[in-house]
This record gives sequence, structure tokens and C-alpha cells, in this order.
Amino acid sequence: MTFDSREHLTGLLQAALASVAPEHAETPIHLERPKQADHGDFATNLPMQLARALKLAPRVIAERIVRELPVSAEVSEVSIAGAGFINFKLNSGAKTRIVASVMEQADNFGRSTLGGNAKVLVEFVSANPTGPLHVGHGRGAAYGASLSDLLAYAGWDVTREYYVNDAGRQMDILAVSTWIRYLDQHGVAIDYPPNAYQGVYVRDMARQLTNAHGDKYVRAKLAVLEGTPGLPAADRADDEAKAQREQHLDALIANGKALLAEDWPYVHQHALSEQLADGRDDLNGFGVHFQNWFSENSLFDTGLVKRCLEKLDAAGHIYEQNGARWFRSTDFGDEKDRVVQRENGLYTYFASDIAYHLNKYERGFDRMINIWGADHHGYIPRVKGAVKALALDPEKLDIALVQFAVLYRNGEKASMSTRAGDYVTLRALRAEVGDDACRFFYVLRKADQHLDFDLDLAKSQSADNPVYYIQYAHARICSLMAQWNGSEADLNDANLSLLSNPREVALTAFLGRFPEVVESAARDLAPHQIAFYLRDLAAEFHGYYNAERMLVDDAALTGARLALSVAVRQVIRNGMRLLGVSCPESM
RNA sequence: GCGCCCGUAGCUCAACCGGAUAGAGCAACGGCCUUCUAAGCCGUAGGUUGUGAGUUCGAGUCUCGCCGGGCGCGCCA
Repeated sequence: MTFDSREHLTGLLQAALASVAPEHAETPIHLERPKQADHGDFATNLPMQLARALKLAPRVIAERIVRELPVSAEVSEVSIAGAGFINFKLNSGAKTRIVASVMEQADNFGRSTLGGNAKVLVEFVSANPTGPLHVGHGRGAAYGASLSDLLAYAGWDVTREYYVNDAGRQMDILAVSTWIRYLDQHGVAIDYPPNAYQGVYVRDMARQLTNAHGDKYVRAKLAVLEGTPGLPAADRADDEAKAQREQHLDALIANGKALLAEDWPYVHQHALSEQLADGRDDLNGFGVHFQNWFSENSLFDTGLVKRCLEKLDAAGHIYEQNGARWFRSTDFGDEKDRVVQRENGLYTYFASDIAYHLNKYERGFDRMINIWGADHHGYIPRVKGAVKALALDPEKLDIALVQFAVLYRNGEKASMSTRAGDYVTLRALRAEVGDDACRFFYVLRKADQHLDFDLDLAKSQSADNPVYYIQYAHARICSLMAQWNGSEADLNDANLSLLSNPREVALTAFLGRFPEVVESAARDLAPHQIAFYLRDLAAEFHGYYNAERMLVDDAALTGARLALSVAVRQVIRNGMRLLGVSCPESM
């Protein structure tokens, strides 16, 4: 197994180092895979790292290290090159062994213990349950799910969590939106506020209310509108008009709460659970699953928000000003202090978020990863600040930002306007391009890069589409196996030494990289590395397939080549599973 | 204005935490199907890594300035 090869070479180098420069024996050995094949299978820049400390030319150090290198049967050639690299070539046995390893470890090939079974919480999506998920949430979902699966594969104990913003004004707006639609359906025509939720799903929920409880929630128009400032002209976009619209909406909410009294929570709850169920259904269909749906309201119910602020207060980080209570986040690197409790007594979103993070720490995770939309980056200092103020370890908290995804159709941007309610939903995107292409395209870019999502390309069943390219390699191998008149188990005894042509050697080396890619991707929180690796692996296989015939008269050679092919298929499966993309057996 | 992120082939993006000659895929051009799936393969062309300095054996990668783009700067969430 190549991983052993890496460790093996490290051991040889450490031994040589101990004798050449005992005082620097602890220097970390960095082994890399050279880009160029003639630079060998592995290379180290160790001599260059030592050059300054030893005050010697790198090549001189390289010569001394090579002289002291223990003899190894695994290594066929050691050379000094460039400014002071030491290049290693492995013997062919060491390389083809990887094929047997893949077959033996099967679904577990590439699995790592890097995470040391540490408990990590990955929180993602966490969209307000006020309407269907859109394509921006989709990227967070795809990234979070793949990252979680990747971390689990790399040895972490992963918990996937969705933070449900079920408290606060946005939920009230959804409830009042539903109620106004409901009233309209019962002949009580209220001008629909432009800042209420516009989507057709609001009407659907209103109808559901009627189906369940008839006209129970109908109230007189005058009562509903009582005390509201009214709506300014629709074409006014000045600050005064905007403020008035907000006041109008808040007054409608207040009236709703008063008029419906104990029935208001029902309407509120109905809207919440409908939207939550819709989102959950959507995500499940997308292959995105959560262990926890964490309610923001529960933080108030259990008194944690209060306790949390008391704790901060006791530590002297809270003060009062203008009737509100402020957290002195500037003491912890934020650019200004932040309100945690408003003049009207209500807690801000930030207050419950502090409590949420305290709760995460109290649950005993070794590490927490928040996946946020990049537009929230300004929020990082205050959350980190709150964590520090609570005397918790900020190093345990990682915040991964996901940039926007912009859809392109026929070369033009697709509309993403939330206000008009005509934005592209995740569900619509999934239906249009399919879950496989969707998941793959979302993670084909580094998360912190803007993503141009080309709908036409994702849909195209052509060579241009990288999803099919990889799936096709997998299907080809399945097809080969179906046509071969042998049993797969026999491949375990294949004579791998027959895999000697350059393409075969290159392909086996490529398979050996997979565990390294898994670790690197996990370390960098970068599942896109898996996607790139798989595409390159598929390319390597397609090239091999076109150059050599697999099913030949020579049974031994056929066996060796099919063993290699099956190993490729296995690695494709393992990688695609991390990305949540299927591997059809035929296309 | 201040803060964070980003500028790599015509386009979309990689580049193993500072390494060797910066790599893929589209698009362009030229080849390969009477044999295992042409959703494929082979080849050609395409670059002063936005720009100017600095750090050192060595910079796409680190530091600073400038230019250009995105986002954020609520008692919203």
C-alpha cells in the first residue's frame, strides 16, 4: 500500500537524518508526489530545509543523506536533482500492491484515522423556515453534507445539525402572511403587504388552515387593520416609506396576536412545521441528512439565553445604554459593541446565537464547524468574541464560508430575487438537472469561491459534463466485468506483476493517492479536491481503456487488468459516495 | 470611508500550507469507431499568475502599496 510507502520512506529519511544531523533529527519530513513522472514516485525537499541551519549547500546535504540512507527493497532508485531534491523511485511490486489493497479494503479504502475519533459538530443550511430552500441554500447543503461525510471517512465522529430559527420576527411575518392570505380566501380583502412573504406556498398554507379549521381564524377587516399606519404608495422607495411598511407589518402582527389570542401560536406553528417539513423533504431527496434539528426557541425555553447573558454580565462584559443591554464585543476584537437585549425587552438574534454556541460547547464537542453564507462574514468577530468572553476555546470553532452560487441559463444570469418570490428553488433546480449533477456541480468549486452554475452544462448528457464522465468510467468497468466469463473473487489472486506498461503504472500510482486526497480534503475542509481527483482518475482510466484491451486471450493478463479496473471502480465508488453522487452500472 | 474575501490560458477553475518546466475541462484546430460503451481517446495551439516593490537558495502561494471586482458595516435574521 502506498501509504505504507510514504511512511516507509519517511522512516528511511529519519534514520539518515539522525546520522547526518542529529541535532535536527526532529525536522518534519515533507514528502511530495512530483508533478513530473521522471522525478520519481516521491520527492523530498529536506536538504533545502536544512540548508540554512547547517550552513551547507542543499546538494551537499542531499549527498550526505543519500549516503546514510538505509538499504530498502522497496526502493529501486534514489537520485539527487534540481536545487537539492531527493527523488525516490519505488520498485514495481511496491506500486502494484495498491491494487490488492483496494480490493481487500473495498468500501474502506481511503478511510483514515486522521480525526482520531474526535467529536465534531457540523452545522449547516440553517435557513429560516419561511419558504422553500433556494439554490444558495443548496450549495451550503451540498458542501455541508459532503464535508460531513468526508470528515466521517477521515476519522471524525460527526454530528450534522440544522439550527432552526423558529423564534423572532421573520417567523411572525410568515405567520401573518399566511393569515392575511387566509382572510383573503374568506372574503376579507386586506392589501397584501409588499414586505410579507410573496410565494404561492403561503396561499397553500392558508388553504390548509381552512381545510383543517374552516373559518375559525376569520376576523373583521377593520379590526385587522386597526391602528396600522397604512401602506405608502407602491412606487416609493425612500427610507420613510420603507420604515412605514415595516411599521405596518408589525402592527398587523400585533393585531393578529391580539385578535387570535391563543389561536395565534397554532397559525404560527402550522406555518413553521409546514416549511420545516418541506425543507426536510427537499434535503432528504437531495441526500442531505441531519442528526439534529436544533430549535432556537428551545434556548429560551430552557433559560439558556438568560443564563448565558448573566454569565457574561457577571464577567463584566455587559452594560446598559439607551435602555438596551450591550455586549462589549470590542474587548474581543469586534469593531463595535452589539446589542443583546433591545429597549423593548426582546432579545436579539445575536443573544440566542451566543447561547447556541455555549450550548454547543457544553455538549462537549472537540470541534465545531459552522457553515455560513459568505454574506455573514462580518458576523464572525462578534461570535468568536462571545466565545472568548465565555472563557471557551475559540480554536475549537471553525467558520467555513460558502460564496454565492449564480445560475446561468443560455449564458445569462437566472433571476435570484427573493422579494418577488420568483427565485429558483432548490427543488426546481434538482428537478431540472438531477440530484447527481446538482450535488457534483455544487462542490466542483472551492466553497469560498463564487460559483457559476451553468444549468445547460449540468443538464447536458454529453462529454462536457464531468459528472457523466466519471460515471461513464464506472459503467465501462461494470460492462467489462459483465462480459468477462470469470468471477470477481478470482481477481484477488491476479498476478499484478503483469501490470507493467506505463499507463498501468501511472494508474496504480493514482489509486494510491486517494487516501492522501481524502486526508488533504478533510484537513482543508475542501471536498472539491475529491471531485477533481475523481475526474483525473476517470481521465486516467479512459486513456488506459482506449490504449489497451482488457479482455485478451491471455487469461493471466486479463485477470491483472481487470483487477486494476475493479480497483479503479472501487475508488470511484468510494469517492462518489463522499460527494453524494450515484454510480450507475450502465449508461 | 473602514473591514473581510478574490484577481491564474478566450471562458470556468486547479495547483499537495514556500519547491523543479504553473495544470485540467470547455471553446478553437487536426486525427481515431467492421474488436471490450465515441457520454471515449490521441495531438496542436493558448500564460510576464491584475500591477509595482519587498522577504530568500526559491514566490501564483508570505508582507506592503496601487488598480479592478464581490460581500459586510441594524436595538434584522
